Amino acid sequence: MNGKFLPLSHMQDTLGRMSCFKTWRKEQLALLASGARNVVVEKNVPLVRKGRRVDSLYVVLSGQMRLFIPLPNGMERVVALMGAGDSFGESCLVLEEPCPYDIVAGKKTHLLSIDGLIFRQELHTNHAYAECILEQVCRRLMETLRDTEICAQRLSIHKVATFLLQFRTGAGGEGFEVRLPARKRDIAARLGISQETFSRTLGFMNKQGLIHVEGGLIRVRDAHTLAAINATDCQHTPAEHQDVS
Amino acid sequence: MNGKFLPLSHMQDTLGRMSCFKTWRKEQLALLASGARNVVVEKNVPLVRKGRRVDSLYVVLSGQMRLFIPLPNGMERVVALMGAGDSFGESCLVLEEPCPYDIVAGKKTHLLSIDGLIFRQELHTNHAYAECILEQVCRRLMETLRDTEICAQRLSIHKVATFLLQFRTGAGGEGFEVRLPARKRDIAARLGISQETFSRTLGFMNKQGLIHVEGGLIRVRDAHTLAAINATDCQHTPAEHQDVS
DNA sequence: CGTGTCGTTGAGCGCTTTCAACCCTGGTGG
DNA sequence: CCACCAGGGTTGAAAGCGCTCAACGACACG
Repeated sequence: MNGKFLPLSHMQDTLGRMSCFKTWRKEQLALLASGARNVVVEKNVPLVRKGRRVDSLYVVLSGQMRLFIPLPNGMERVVALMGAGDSFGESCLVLEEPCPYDIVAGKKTHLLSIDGLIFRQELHTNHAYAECILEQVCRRLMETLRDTEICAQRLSIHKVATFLLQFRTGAGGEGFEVRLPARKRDIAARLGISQETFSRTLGFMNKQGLIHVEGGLIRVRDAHTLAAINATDCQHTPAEHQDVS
Repeated sequence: MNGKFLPLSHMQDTLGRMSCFKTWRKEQLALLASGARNVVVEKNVPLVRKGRRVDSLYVVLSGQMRLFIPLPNGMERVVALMGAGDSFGESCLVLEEPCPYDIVAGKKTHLLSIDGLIFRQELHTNHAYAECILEQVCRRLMETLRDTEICAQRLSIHKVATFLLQFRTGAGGEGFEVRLPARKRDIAARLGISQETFSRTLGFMNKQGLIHVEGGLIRVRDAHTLAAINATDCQHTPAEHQDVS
């Protein structure tokens, strides 16, 4: 976790491009940037551990951070994957509560670290900023609830189907493409299944003609057919997951 | 869902007692109350269905509302249980997104329904209110993440242990009491297990001397022993759940 | 005393996990 | 140029935990 100071102008540029800071005046950005540090986290290095205090707001410049809950058996339950432009730490700072998950770099990642005191002060002063953060936290809540819905499914097919349907473009039954936003093992951990089961389920759906798997790119043939899977009470022979015809 | 108009003064009193409205001036409360309706929902009657628009903010006066995600097999994944003084609908109104869960009355429930437009307007005008709602949404997010942690556990005994430890008073290893906030089947649905498994797991922990079950009242003997359960890699014989010595 | 709700207990099945080996790709250095 | 290695992903076989369905018991209520 190397702290390095970069030119303020560059930071202001970076921040100015983010939705939450679009409406900010120049002097506000300067104030914010004055409390910001540039942080580099190497792959698999933890930034914050579960239960520890969070002292600042983080913005991802490049790379990917993995937010996950560590499980007793050494596995992880991935809560979120943060890419360039995403920020995290807001809710912990607002409530002054310890971090409910581990935060580790999935690969070498550049972050902007904004001092928590300045964040809270700005929240209290700048109404537009508060509204923006409120929206952001609401979005995080909705995402978490979508994950909850996925993980609540009991069959892995239902989980994967629900997961894929999140990327559906139109409301119709057309096909669409999904590029997995992370390693398959991390996606599996987000769905609450093992990577083996994820691989098997994808293979099964592929064999059934529901989807076409090509590495990290998945083409869904028909959205309706996929949606019908978790609506109906599972007509397919369950054992087919492992059996090879 | 009967709409009935009550005296404004009574509503103002009710609202004034809630934390979010403590700082409000009288005329603000009057404005809010003018857009509020008193709603009664009978037991097992749905208020909002998953995917439908939410048009107002709801405050529970008495009774209990159950927020849950319906599952393919007819089961429910309980997301939250709202009692007197709780409010819900904020995040949907802020984002203008459809409701991500079903909302049904667990028993006959009295609600205050505050018009969504007035809510949003007040949010945009009243900075203190926006801050308060932000805190509330952050708390909801944290609660949801705690539920995520529980449901991520693989073994039911880990789920129940983690659930019970949420009610721990001190950080030490003393015992403490837990009064279940709802029917056992709803608690089970919140933990992501069937009511049968919940019953069996409680019975198992009872027999082991870890806890003492007395209807909806659970006495935890020692917090440390309970915490040690999901830390260690499950030394107890798994079959003991069902076997009776 | 019948009825409905809630909770408990029992037996069997099945999906997922676990552990294992194997394949594939990309990077590296001799 | 090729052998070697590491990381990620796939496939196989066995075992376990929770679900399902069913019956029973406790309790409140009319």
